[in-house]
Amino acid sequence: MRLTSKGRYAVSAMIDLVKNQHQGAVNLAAISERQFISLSYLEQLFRRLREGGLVKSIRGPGGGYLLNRAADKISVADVIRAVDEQIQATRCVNALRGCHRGNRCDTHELWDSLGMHIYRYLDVVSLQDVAEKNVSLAAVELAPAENYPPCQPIQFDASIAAAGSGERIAAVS
Amino acid sequence: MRLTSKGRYAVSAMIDLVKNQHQGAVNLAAISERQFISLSYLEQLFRRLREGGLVKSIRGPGGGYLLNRAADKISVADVIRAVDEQIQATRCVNALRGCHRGNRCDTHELWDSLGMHIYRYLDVVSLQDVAEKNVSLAAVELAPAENYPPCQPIQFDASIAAAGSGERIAAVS
DNA sequence: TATAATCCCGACTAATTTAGTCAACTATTC
DNA sequence: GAATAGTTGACTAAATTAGTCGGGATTATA
Repeated sequence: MRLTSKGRYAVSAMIDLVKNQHQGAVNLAAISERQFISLSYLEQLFRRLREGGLVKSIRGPGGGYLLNRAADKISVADVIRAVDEQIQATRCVNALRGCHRGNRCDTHELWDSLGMHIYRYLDVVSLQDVAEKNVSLAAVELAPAENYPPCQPIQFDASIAAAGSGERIAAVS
Repeated sequence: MRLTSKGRYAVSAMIDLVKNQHQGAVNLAAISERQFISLSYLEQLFRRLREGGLVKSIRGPGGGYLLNRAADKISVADVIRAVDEQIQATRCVNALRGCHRGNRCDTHELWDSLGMHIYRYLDVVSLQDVAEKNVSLAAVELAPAENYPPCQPIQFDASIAAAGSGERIAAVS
């Protein structure tokens, strides 16, 4: 998962959907107008959202998109993961591979931990929360710290050359 | 603050400094070798670190860099802020400015909150922690949630066009 | 069955950013 | 004064992101 403006566009669009789908399928032209996102770009985003199973489409006149699950069952992380395709990190993935010539780099744990930290936040906040402006740190702090499910990959930016020899490092666990 | 590989390089270099400065100033050539970061690039990074008051330099033979404060008094956030210069976010900064034509966008709080979340993490972890691999989620969760100091700007990536009309939005508070 | 609305898809381009290099200069030690 | 090491600004290359364009497929409705 990466945090880019593409992800933000997608979240905005999905929130628009949450707020407008009660009257049936919402077409992209409408979202485009309300959210000031170009239609072509929305098409690109919704292709991914559909492939990711987050929305379903209805074609033809009167068609559009609907959420595929309830708004409180879709997390912000889900949306971002759907649109920002996962570039498989090539190194530094399994503890001892990559980093500095076979040695786990000193900062590996830091980025790992940060990634998990961000993930835990975005995975807890649902579209419903955002739509209701029910987003606060408190919500996250209440989430159980232990027995938290498998740490998911987070990638902060696109070009993540390791601090070393052009190899790739990412905050990926 | 932005999360890019430049910041990661800087953190790696600083950790190298933490581990090697006990014998006096550490020169960039040495860091370059150990961390596999090009000398020229290190020069660029350390200029900023020096300007940010995180390191001090000693010129001439035997010279190099030293931390300007104790390792447990420098946070990872300090380092990242020093090297990734702040691009002043033009809109969406003061609650009601920017976003969608004067209206605070629906996702504004989300990014605000996420930014603060990340900041709180990176601000708590010191270079000492990282050097000692003393980095865990627990460490953060122990930090006091309330009365936490002013929320600092976080910017996730470089090109953050708002989901709207090319205006700029950032997770900036 | 024609038409229009709407999603679907691939290829392409433009803009921005990041990463990194180069060359020359200044200060300090021996 | 020669070598070491930091200082600085300008420049380049690569990668990524954001966004466009043109055409195609599907379906409702008249």
